[in-house]
Amino acid sequence: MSEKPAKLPDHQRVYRKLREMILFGELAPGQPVTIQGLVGVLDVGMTPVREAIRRLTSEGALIFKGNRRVSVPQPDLAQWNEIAFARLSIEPELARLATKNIGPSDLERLVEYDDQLNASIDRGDVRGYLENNYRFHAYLYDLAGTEVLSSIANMLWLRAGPSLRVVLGRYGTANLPDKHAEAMDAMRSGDGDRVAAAVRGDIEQGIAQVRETLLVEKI
Amino acid sequence: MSEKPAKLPDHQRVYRKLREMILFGELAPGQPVTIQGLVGVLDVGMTPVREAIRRLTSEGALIFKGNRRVSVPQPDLAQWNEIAFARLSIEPELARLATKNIGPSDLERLVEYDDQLNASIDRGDVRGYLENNYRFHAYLYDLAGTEVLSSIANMLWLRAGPSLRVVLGRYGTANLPDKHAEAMDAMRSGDGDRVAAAVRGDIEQGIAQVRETLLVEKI
DNA sequence: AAGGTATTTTTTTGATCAAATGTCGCGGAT
DNA sequence: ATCCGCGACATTTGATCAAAAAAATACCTT
Repeated sequence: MSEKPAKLPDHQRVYRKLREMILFGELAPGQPVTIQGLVGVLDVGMTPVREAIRRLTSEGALIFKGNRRVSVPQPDLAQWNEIAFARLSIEPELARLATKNIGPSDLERLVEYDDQLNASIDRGDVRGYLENNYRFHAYLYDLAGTEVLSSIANMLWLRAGPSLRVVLGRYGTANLPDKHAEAMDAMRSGDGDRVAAAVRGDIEQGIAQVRETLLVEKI
Repeated sequence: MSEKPAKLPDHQRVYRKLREMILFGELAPGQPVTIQGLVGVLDVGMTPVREAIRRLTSEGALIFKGNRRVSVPQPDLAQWNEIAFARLSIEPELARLATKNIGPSDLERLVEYDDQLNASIDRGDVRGYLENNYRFHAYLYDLAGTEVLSSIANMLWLRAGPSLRVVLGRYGTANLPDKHAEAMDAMRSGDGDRVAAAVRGDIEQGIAQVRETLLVEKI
């Protein structure tokens, strides 16, 4: 009880932990999630676990499977298109709004995330790629200072994460044209529209990759 | 214990109950919500109440106030504009998608809701207006068969509900041009674009009403 | 007699509660 | 105005009960 200066309620810790597990593919689509299983793994009572699961469920990161079981959802093509539509409606706008709030230190931070992202790609490290890609976008959207839109975007990332993980894990992180560089270039000139466009391109790229896979098989 | 054929877990019952209370203005913006208070009112243990509150919180229908207290949020103008942007991005599209799935019995149902809505207006019954307006939209969006987009729309309604309630409660339900009639007319001819446009107009109307109030004062 | 199906038993998991614990805020005393 | 203690409330746990899945057993059909 000495290495944790931050005192956070258990249910929040569990929520964040689970959230990351989903976001970065530690839980595969279709995989069942049980309360008592997590109680064993995370070493907390069941109430905090219950709450975390409930919360994730209401965010669409988990779904009720049949009669009281929850699992990581497995979007089909139609659902993936919904996610795509929503993301493309919200995220470029977030990027545009964020642009005017980007300070030098923020840009530095974004560059750092992007560097780590590229390092992950070179290493073929899918988890690292997903993590840094998420950080990049999350940090940017956060700068928009828009609570409502950001929470929607976060929800959508939770839904998109597992599928992305599967596809990238299979086909590797290579051949991903780097739209982040373009976005950051536009940030430097404060051109919100261009930032939005770059982000849109970035998103479309990931979406297309999953979509092509879904056209052929269930993942 | 015989008049309840449906056996629903407590936490879901509580969730729905609370949800309705927020959606239809039984809880005013800014009003604090305590676990133990609800335990007394709803006659259940605190675990189900906790979960319901947690769920609503993650949907933005409630917010953490200060240090561990939750209350009904009170959007300022900036947040209201976010809600507006998101709703206008999502809901017309939902309406468009729904159009091709509307059968005769569905249309009948929508007409019924709209009739009750108009009756509520004539009666000056704000709660009834909100309830039937919600039913109308929810039923329509449900026909789109799009789980992801519908859940976002629901989230947004939860955020918009309390503010709408305040404004309508103050200025009455009069002078609301009926965009529903136009929407239903378009449905009959199967014109998705026109349905979408009508719904957009309907939403814009409600949004504007709140926005004008927020320009002047905090509600 | 073998295979598969129905039935029961066992085990796993979820739902709820009541009590123990800790924390924060408020109000009175200095 | 500041400090301290009281009370209200949130948080967490562990126990208990209920429900469902999984496993084991028995039964029937061919």
